[in-house]
Amino acid sequence: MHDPKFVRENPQAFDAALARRGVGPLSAQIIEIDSRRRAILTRLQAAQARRNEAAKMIGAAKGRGDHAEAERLMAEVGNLKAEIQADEIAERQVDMDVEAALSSIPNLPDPTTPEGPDETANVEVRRHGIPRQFNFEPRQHFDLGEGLGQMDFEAAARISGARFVVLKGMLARLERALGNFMLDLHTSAFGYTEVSPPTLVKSDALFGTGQLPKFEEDLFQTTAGLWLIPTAEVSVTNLVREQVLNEADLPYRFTAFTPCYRSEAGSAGRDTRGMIRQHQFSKVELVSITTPEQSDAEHERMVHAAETVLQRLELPYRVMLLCTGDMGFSARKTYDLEVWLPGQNAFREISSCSNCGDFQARRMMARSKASGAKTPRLVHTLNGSGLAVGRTLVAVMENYQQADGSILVPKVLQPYLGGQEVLNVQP
RNA sequence: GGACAGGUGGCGGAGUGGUUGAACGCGCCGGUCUCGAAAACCGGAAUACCCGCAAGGGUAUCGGGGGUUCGAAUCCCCCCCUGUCCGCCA
Repeated sequence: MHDPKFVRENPQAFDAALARRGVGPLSAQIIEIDSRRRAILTRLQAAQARRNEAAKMIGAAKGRGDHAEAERLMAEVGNLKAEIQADEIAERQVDMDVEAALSSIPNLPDPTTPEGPDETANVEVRRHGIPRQFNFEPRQHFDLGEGLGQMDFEAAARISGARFVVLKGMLARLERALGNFMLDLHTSAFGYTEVSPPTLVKSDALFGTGQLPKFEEDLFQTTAGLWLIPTAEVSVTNLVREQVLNEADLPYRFTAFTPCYRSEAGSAGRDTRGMIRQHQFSKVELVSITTPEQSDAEHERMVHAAETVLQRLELPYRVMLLCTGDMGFSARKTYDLEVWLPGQNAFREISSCSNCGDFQARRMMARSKASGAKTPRLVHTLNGSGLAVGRTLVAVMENYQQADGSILVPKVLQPYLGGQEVLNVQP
């Protein structure tokens, strides 16, 4: 969400930044609605001031027993009532107009975010690890998983339909191991606090992080009106909504291992086989709450934390700086981590780390206050996957596969799998 | 789900129609004292928005939303949440 005052004072900068995202100029329209709102508000408040003054005089008159004067004033101020009520209605309407105009505009890109129309304009920042050479044709994860008898898409389809999977045996345990490994790493090496948040949330929470009102079609909503989270970013970032935090306590760093639910409404036909794109997947999320001064450094730190997961798993990856056209709604700067998948012979997104600046904070009313400061200010929020567990499982399987279809267990995961070094066909 | 009881400032807690934006206590900030600190004492301090170059002025906010009234933290209606008991239940 944008600050109407900022738009009013920097219309050309605002439109120029939007243009970098391929959005046409909107400042004139916003300023028009905002000035209409302020005009109504000024008029309403003047009427309320007159009414309050008269009401006080009535009280004083009654207090000294001057009923004639009280009657006279009451008749006089009675006329203000209709005027005030009409302006109150007008004000409510124009407030909604302002919110409608502002709530669907994406965040302004950071100056360091490259400009471009789509993912082809993303910039590769660095690579890590060398893809392994296979002396056989590497298979995709779903072939491997079905071959192991531990990945069942047909059973999932009978239960839940397309885009679900049932993991069994050691693959189910591997998913749990990955989640535990990531949580352990982030909490012990990077100072994140583990949280176990609700995965059903109110509309307000989704508005706060920017999924609503614009992206309703990507979400599952329950008949009770609650929504399934598409990412733990929603629950965890909203931990600080409507709070004034002590600035000395920042940054807050949270990590959570949760299921995520996405309708994948716009992706029919894409990644239809396998676990890459599911309605439900698990993910370890990283969320940081910082001061404006800290957020850029915290962003780099978060990417490093996510990269460390891949490094410890010894999976090759590259870091991409997303361009304006490929970046999410709430982000002003985003790094994606793309892991190498030998079965697909391609890099695939496995993490996305975004600095949202004060964009989400304004929607959530999340603020902080320094000990000497007079007024609170908006915090900065950052979120990143650390990592998408389902896709990490895919990456481990494809990168660690052997010619006979078995999977070697990465060293760091072996303690989580009872010391087991290989995943074989299970009876 | 049922029955009660509640939701007031950072926290605790007064306040049932007219200078109550809100007593009092704690906490917080500044100062005095001190070598320094503690204690004590003095003083300060809500948030958002609007008007204004500014000084300053104004409006709203006592869970949320409506309503009654010249005037609502106080009265009425709806909703949400919390606590206790009962029922149910992982």
